[in-house]
Amino acid sequence: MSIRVRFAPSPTGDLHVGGARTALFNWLLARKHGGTFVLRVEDTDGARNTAEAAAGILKGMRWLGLDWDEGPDVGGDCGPYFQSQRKDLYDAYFKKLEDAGRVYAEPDGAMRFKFSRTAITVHDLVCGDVTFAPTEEPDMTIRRLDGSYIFHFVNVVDDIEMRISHVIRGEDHLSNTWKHIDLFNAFGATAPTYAHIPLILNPDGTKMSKRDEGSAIEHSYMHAGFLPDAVFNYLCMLGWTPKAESEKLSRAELTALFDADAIHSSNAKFDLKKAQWFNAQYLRELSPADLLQHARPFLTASGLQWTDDAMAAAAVHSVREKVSLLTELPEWVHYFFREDFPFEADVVTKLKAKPENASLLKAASDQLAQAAEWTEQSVHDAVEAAAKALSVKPGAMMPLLRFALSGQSRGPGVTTIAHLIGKEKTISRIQRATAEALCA
RNA sequence: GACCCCUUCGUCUAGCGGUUAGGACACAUCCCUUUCACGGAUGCGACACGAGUUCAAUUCUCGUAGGGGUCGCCA
Repeated sequence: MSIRVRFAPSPTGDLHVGGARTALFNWLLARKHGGTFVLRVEDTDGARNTAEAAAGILKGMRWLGLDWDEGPDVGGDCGPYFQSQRKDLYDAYFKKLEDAGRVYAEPDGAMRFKFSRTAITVHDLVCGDVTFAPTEEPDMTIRRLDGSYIFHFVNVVDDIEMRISHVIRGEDHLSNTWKHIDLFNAFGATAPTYAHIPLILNPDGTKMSKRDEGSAIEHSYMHAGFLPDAVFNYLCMLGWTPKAESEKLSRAELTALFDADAIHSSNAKFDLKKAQWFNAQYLRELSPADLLQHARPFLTASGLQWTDDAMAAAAVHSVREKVSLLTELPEWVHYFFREDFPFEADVVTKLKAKPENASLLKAASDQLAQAAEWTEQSVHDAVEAAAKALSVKPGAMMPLLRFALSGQSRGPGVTTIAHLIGKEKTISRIQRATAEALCA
């Protein structure tokens, strides 16, 4: 039997980390076994669903690289993939229940499913066998008076129709799974294999909701400067530990290692710091061109412009080990792109305290101006020569040059900055710094 | 209230009867270093509690406490 899994979000809001990880695990199971990953939009609640939310969820899925084999935009043999377009099918299944005498009407017309009221055991890959005693709950409503159907009903019908073999979903569904099995039984269908995964909690242990930090994929990750691979990797580590030496694993490795049986059964708290650590790891491995590609929207958003991509790529690449999020990049590289960068006040104060700094800078500038070629090595040699002539260490000159060239007291190597901006700008920036910041 | 799931360093976790209880993130210190980082080293730091089973429990069983979830004409 081929493996067919599905991710079935309800478009009531943005893609949430919990949902993203659910989708992720389903995707991993499908990819590992060469199965099919279905995306089904559960939009039966017209009052709460919006087209924007549906589009947002698809966008988030694509960003994370969770491609689906059947679903919106790609189609498939079991469509349509929006529940709002499957009413005829639901009516037909409802008729089956009606013929079997398993439904009855409420006074107002809503329809209820008559529970079997027998003990029902859920065979769960994560939680083991969980048996629910014959229920004393009221029979559940499956069709509203307006004729639309309720989640439990459509969810089961679609899982049957779409031949879903495994259902990996949040543990919040475990308590209702017996109702689904009761429905599968009523239809004479075999229930899929279940795997209820633990929930992702806030750092304080409370349930993570849409408003919480780190909850929305688009807002907290896409726009916050995360790389899809890093988020993908981090989310996997929440509730599952691959049998591997490192926690940093590629999609291919994660796919090969995936084992639904090994998913934990206890909830996990979200840790933004660790997510950022993963991001920093992935950021550093990017080639200059790839890094620039990811950084571009963040750079332009902060007003930086350039015409030379190679130079821009080299600039961001030079600070790749200093940031953990793409959003931090602009403040680290802005001076590569403009001549009117600000001089940080506290650095100015510090450097002004020593009057001799101005002459030191002048000496360095004169020496650099004489450089025949312009490489990191030649810049280094020029600074060293200037320092030697004045009997000071090169280390005394570097902070001054860094300040003159960037307005800051931290950043990539001074020689790297000088080399990248070129000789002309190096000299003019030193003049500007001397005139605007270091003059008495 | 009823039912269900869960419980190892601050966090994510390894462990599947006998371990100096291991790793990662975070934090601290040191080293490296023209800055900031990176990297390296070291340190800090946990088996919720109580019974039982056993020669031996973090590991098995039960109970207690705590956390989470479900009980909708939401999904």
